[in-house]
Amino acid sequence: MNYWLFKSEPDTWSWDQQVAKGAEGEEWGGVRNYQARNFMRAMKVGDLGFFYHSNIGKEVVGIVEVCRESEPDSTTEDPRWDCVMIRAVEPVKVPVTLEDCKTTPALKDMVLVNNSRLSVQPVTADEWKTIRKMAGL
DNA sequence: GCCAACGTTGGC
DNA sequence: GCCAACGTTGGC
Repeated sequence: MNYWLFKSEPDTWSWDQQVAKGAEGEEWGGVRNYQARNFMRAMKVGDLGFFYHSNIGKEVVGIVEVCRESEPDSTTEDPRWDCVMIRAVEPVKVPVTLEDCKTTPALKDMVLVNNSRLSVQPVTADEWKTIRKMAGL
């Protein structure tokens, strides 16, 4: 089991929209970054991730689950790009902000803190536990 | 809205 | 294969 973090601008694709998709889930398409793509290729069905709102909020707002492994991204003809499908699992009780992550010593090595531009990131088991707790879950 | 950081592109 | 130019992202 691996853990991940999915970043989205709520103006483009928000947690509420993700929740509205229900168990069916939604293709995490449109990613045009090799590192992010490679992480998605490494994902397995059942892997869990945080859903993070960039720009507006700058906080973790929910938990998602990978429900289909990587396949060609339907938003492009370019065969280089693949993506997974994710579904909403549960919302957080307390949003965990970027500021919170920066000021929590256990999270100082998080990719989110050090490379905020990467849109799909790995999260360690320890970071996962820490953030879950901070989120009131 | 600005700008720093980063990734990608393309000319050589 | 290097590197300058450019575009995009995202925090502030």
